[in-house]
Amino acid sequence: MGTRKKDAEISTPGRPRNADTERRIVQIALERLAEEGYSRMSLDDIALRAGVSKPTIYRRWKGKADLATAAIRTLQIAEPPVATGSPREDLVGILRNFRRSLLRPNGFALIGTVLAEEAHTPELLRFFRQRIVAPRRRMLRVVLERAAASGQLRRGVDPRTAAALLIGAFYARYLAGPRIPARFPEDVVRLVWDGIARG
Amino acid sequence: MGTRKKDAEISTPGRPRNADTERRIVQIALERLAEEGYSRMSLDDIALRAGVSKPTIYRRWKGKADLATAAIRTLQIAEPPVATGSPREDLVGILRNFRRSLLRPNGFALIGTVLAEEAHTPELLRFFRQRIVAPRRRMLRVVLERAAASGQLRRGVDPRTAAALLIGAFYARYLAGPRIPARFPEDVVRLVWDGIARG
Amino acid sequence: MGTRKKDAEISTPGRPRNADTERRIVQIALERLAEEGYSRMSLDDIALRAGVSKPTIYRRWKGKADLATAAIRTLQIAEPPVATGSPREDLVGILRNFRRSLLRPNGFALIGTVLAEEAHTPELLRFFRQRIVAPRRRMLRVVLERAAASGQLRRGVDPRTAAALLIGAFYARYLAGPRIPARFPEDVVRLVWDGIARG
Amino acid sequence: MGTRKKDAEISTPGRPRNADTERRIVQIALERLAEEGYSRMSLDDIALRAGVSKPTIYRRWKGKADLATAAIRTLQIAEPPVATGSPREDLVGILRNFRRSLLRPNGFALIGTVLAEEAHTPELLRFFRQRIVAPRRRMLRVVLERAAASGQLRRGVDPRTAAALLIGAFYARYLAGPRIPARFPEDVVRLVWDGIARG
DNA sequence: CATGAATGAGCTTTCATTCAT
DNA sequence: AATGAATGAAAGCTCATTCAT
Repeated sequence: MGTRKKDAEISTPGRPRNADTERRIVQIALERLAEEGYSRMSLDDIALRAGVSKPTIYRRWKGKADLATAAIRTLQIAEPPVATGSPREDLVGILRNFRRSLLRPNGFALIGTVLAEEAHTPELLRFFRQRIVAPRRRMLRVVLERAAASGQLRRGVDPRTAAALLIGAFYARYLAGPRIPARFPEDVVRLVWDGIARG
Repeated sequence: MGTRKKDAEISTPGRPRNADTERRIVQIALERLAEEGYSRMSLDDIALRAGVSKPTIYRRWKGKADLATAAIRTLQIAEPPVATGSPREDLVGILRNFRRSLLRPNGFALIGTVLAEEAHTPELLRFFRQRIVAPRRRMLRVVLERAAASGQLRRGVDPRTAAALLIGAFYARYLAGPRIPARFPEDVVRLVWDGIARG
Repeated sequence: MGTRKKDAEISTPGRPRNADTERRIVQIALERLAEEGYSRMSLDDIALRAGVSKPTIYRRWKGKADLATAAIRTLQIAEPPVATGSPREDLVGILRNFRRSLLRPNGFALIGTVLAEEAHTPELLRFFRQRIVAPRRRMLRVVLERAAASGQLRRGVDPRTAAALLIGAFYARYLAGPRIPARFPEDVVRLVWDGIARG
Repeated sequence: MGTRKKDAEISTPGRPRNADTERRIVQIALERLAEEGYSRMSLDDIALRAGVSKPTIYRRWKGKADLATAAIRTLQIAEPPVATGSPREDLVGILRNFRRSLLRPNGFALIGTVLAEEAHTPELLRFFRQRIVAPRRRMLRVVLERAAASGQLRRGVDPRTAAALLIGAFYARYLAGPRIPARFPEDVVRLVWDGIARG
């Protein structure tokens, strides 16, 4: 137990794969995807940077699109949903994570390329939705539903719309200008929580 | 001026034919940019579709990036801010327009390519912000400030954050899944207006 | 022997499984050679279809050319020379067989690739001549010489030239157009037999 | 008059094409086609040998197949049909020409590649038939029909079958072995003319 | 000023062959 | 003796850009 998982003992026939080649390729692919965008990302370049030949890539993935989606698939929402007891604090915590991940180098460029390629390579957006967007929304929904259950939410609040507000604010903020202030998560949560209308 | 229709054949009679060529090229470029994304957009293709030669393009713009930014620069928020008297209705009106423009074919792809190219062609995002994002935010801010002035808003509400919420919800919705329901503008405004917390 | 069917499962019981593998590879290679031509024929593809790995092929043959020649070497003129008593009938019989074999799928493509590769892979043509062309010519020559011996042939008729006429007509016919009519063998034999000049 | 043909005076717009680039490319393509076969023939190589860049080729032809067929289309049966008065002599003359063209370097390889590619690039065979095979057959047919008209041919002789005999003999001869003797044309004509049967 | 011609660099993909178990 | 992994070299094709009329 521990790091060992499947087929550790039984040696498969044939020359074994260089263990972390796969990881390295995917990681570089993800980096190039974010940095260059899908259509500029080149398998030549990835092979060079990964120190492998191109057929080594083609043995593992069916082509460029397959590698790119594999790269996106590795993206994971690492952090488990926080649970401080206070829904507001929970939401702020999730959004702080979100902000951090967005501000990673080329964080938005990755989202951009996924949207830009929808017509040509729809898998990218599909996997992005599954792996990145959906988990985050799920986390938010859990918090919101818990708040609703404990009577802290107004009746009739749709958790999905609320999640869209909370997350979307960051996209809109970035599209308005490159900075997303550190206090933005709090600001957003406060506004959504309280509403803008004079009580 | 401002609201004038394009292809104004009535105006100055001796108008050199070139102006139209220029407009046609830019329009096709914009279409290709949205449909194919920046790096797939090809000057060969644009020249072919516009019925001109490539040097004709290069005589007017410095290169691909220059043409693309020129194309984005033409994008305009056409509709004037509505003013129904009710801020909520005004917000809903603006967001309905927004939704319509987003759901145009490849509306999101254009946003995507602009983000995806930030590292290589930052002008795209710059002009997109100036021409598309900023005007819409300005419209929202005007409505919100008017509401604040007439005492309908809670104190301390930052109009910029509120605008981010309202607009961002649409991005987040699309990233979660391709549908943006027709009633989404109302839902968003209601939630932002009232907040989610139990009064 | 000679007419024995292939896949003779009855023979030596302890027969190593390898012999069959070998036959399968060669047979698939021949099929691909005829269908794709030599340079398009791919060992990757053959290995895949034969269910073996590429080194398994390289262990048995030195390379692509070697496998291709081995494949051609297996081609055999199966049918024994007919002997109806009438030389004309015998010739027609041989040519009918010939026509049938030519009209097999990709029959001409195989001849073509063998000719096309003469500069790069002369073994192909060499083995083709030995295994395919020569036996057929031998059959014709036997019939012609028997006819000569029984006084049915004009003096001075060179059996080799006559064989070239009989066989070549089919190549020329195909090069002129894809159809080779069923009565072509009779037509050819009649013409060669009688000559074209007014007696 | 003389070398000038069409549009010599009226200058077309744009940079004029380098006059004999086209000829050079086609000629090299034909040479490579015969020497390497279609699938080995490479546009990279042709561009290099012709001293042009690849787009220069692609501007003129749609792709590899298009260039190859263009190359074949340039092949012409140069010599006009001879007319010595004696049909036999005429036939021998045509076949002597034929023999010479076949024995050009890689003459048979070109035929081979055209046959080998039938499944993948049927245009090659189509144009080969039109440009090479058909004209030669036409020449033979003319001679044969003239002979028939002057009563020198047996009744019922099909000129097409006779042409197939005369031409095909050379293919068969080459497939039997690389040499085609200089006197082969005479031998073939004599045999076809007189027939093999004892009068 | 508009054109068609030309270019160098780049792309994704495939192949015959060898390596390391 | 068999496997799957790895490779260097090439192929066909396209692009942004410049040249020469």
